[in-house]
Amino acid sequence: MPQTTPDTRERILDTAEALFAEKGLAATSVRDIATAAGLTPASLYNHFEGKEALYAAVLERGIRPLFESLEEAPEAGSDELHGMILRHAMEVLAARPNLPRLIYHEAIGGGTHLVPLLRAWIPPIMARALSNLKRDVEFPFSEREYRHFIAMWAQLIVGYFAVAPLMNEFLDGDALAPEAVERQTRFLLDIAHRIATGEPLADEAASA
Amino acid sequence: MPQTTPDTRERILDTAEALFAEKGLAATSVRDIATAAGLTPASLYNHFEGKEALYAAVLERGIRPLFESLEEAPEAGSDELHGMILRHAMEVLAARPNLPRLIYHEAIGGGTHLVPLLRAWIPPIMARALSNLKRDVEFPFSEREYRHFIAMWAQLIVGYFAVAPLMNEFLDGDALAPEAVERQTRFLLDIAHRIATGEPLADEAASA
Amino acid sequence: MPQTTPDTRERILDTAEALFAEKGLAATSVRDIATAAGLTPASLYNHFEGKEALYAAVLERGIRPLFESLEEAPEAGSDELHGMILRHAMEVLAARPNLPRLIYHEAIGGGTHLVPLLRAWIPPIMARALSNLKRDVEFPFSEREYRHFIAMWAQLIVGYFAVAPLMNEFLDGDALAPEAVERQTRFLLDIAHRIATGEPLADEAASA
Amino acid sequence: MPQTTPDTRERILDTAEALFAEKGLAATSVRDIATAAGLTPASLYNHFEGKEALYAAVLERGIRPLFESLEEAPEAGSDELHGMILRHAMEVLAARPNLPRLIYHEAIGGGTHLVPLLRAWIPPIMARALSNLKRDVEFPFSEREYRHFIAMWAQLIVGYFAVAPLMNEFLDGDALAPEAVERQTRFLLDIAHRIATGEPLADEAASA
DNA sequence: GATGAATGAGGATTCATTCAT
DNA sequence: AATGAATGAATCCTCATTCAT
Repeated sequence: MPQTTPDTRERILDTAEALFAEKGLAATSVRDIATAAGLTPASLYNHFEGKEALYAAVLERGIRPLFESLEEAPEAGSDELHGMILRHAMEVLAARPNLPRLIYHEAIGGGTHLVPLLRAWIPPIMARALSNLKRDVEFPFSEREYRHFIAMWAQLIVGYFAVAPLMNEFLDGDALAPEAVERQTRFLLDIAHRIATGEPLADEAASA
Repeated sequence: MPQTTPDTRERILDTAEALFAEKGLAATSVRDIATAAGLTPASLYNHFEGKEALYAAVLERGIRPLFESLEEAPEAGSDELHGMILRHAMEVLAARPNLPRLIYHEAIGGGTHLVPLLRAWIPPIMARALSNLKRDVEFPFSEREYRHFIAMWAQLIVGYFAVAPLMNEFLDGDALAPEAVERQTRFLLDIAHRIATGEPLADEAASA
Repeated sequence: MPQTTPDTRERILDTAEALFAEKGLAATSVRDIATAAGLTPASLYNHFEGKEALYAAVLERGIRPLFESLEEAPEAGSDELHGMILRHAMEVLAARPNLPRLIYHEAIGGGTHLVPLLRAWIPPIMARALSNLKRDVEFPFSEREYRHFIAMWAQLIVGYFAVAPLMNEFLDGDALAPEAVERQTRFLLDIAHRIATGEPLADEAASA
Repeated sequence: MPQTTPDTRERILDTAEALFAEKGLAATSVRDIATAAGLTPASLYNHFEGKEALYAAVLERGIRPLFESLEEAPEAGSDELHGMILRHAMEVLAARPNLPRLIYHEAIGGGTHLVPLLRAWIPPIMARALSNLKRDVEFPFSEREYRHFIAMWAQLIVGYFAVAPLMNEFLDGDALAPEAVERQTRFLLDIAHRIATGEPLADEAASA
């Protein structure tokens, strides 16, 4: 009777995602989530086994499409294509700004919940990225350095959204505003191009 | 009197810093801290007004010397000097790896406690960095782009330590181990050099 | 329709009897019973009005045939016949070992649910037993002592099954195993005979 | 400030003992205990780690002196002395009528908490009792039968108090009333005497 | 300074039960 | 007859904090 919404489970996941992203697992109470989803705490337990299970489901639901969309990225890799991947990633994350914060909450602690999920996704992506990079990027990186290289991009892309409130202080304005995101995207494309070629990116190339 | 440790207050701050860094404010209980410091929760209240006050003290004690030691970095700025600043920052943070995590915990959640502190420090540092960069870096960045540039370096340096547990998955080894930190330092120096000059860094330049 | 089992109601009663006997009313949840019976808690309410009603039904269903089968015991009473009654009782209880535990759970707690049921059965049985005993047992017991005498046998017979888990510690083996039950039966027959005659029971008399 | 009573811990144990004895572990709530002891539930946790620990402490505190007082019983064993032990046991239990119920609550379930305690006490007592009996009782019991014999007496003595509400129905009056207890004691002494000698107990032997 | 004991508020979770489907 | 979803009440327990000693 209470809600016309058919899918309560999805509503709970949405609510929980937002709260977990903002405050982390420990600081978010089941009551907060339930209430925000228009439910009694007791009712929430009809949909999830408990707080931890809900958290795991939120993480899983968020991470899977994130990596799936990365997997869909074009196979081969000229400098231009790398740019497309970067832009793609920025767009995906800008559309789901909770994910970076969820990931970073986990990352700072031991990542108990996240690491198992990542273990399934990172190695293949890493492998493909490494093989692409080795083919395309024209400087001699050791295997180890390539790993630092990829980690750097992960940091720059995901981290930008995760620590947006801190970014505000540096950028002097709302880092999540579309213009700021676009500016950051172009900036990163430029940096990538400079690293690869030593030349700044031509203006028209950046505006995809 | 029971403890040989000279200053109980300092011991509490140390303990709290480690726990807050690992688990965040909400997930760390006063009892956890007190017990780990060899005290009763009640005793802790002889030294701090409460949990929030303790947290604020931890932040203050950590952030102030962090920025002070960053200020000590050499003033002027050839490319070489920028390298020295970067290396200096890496060393300072490697010595106090809790701070990046504290900062990032705050940053993700909105930074209620942190931002006021940072507001005092970031602008002057930003100003100096901007003036240095504008003088030295030989590509035409707008003011805004310079800000993104500095934010990028803050992210790469602070973020590396903050998300070290997740870095492990990418780097395949302990990201906080001295060799890994040194590798990351050299890697960043190389990247900085490539961005500035388009050329990789000569090997001898990277070593300490 | 989904189950081959003919009567769901009966299945619930069986399950509930076992669980109530093991853990008592309070410690047994409706969910436990329903799940163990292959149902949803909600479904259980199609068969019983609630937990208390189910408990009452279990008690009623267990107690009635118990006393009925005790009533079937031979009427008259030489010493031999008393032995037959005792053996009969042991066999009846060994076949439904949940009942003694149900009864004792109730008995310890005050017997709110049980006593009303017993009030209907005990007095007539008591009366018959008293009249039999007075006729047969050859020592002068007062009415009151006869009552203690009967209570003693009730205790020894019903109690043996009720506290079987503890009996294990005394008897050094599974008190509910058929051999142990048979041993206890013979032991009680011997005791009864000794009390009545002062002589041990001849061996052949004890065997079935 | 709230209570002048110095020993809150003891007060909690008393309260808990009464409630656990009446309703069992599951049916007794921490709130019930705390409130009845004049405390907040939270305060109770300053004295006991949790409900289970409190329960264990109640059991331990109750069982230990029970067995200790049994151990103090006179060593040697004429028929008269057995009677003294029996009378002693009845007096001890009549004075602490919660213990039998606690024990039986445990006994009916698996005795998870009780059995470990009993394992430490029963074997030596059993050994001593066996050696006494073998010396004194003049009928040939096998080791196994002796065990049944001892278990029988444990049942008759402890069980009488444990299932007192049920006894009421048989004895037609309050089974815990001093006169009823005294009557049961004499009755058991008589039974013991009859089993051992074939003769009823002389009246004066039963008193005192 | 340190602590044992007390507590109100709130934490997650379970419970028996209801009701629309 | 069966069930998924909802819920108020109660479960055990933890939390930050206070205060007399």
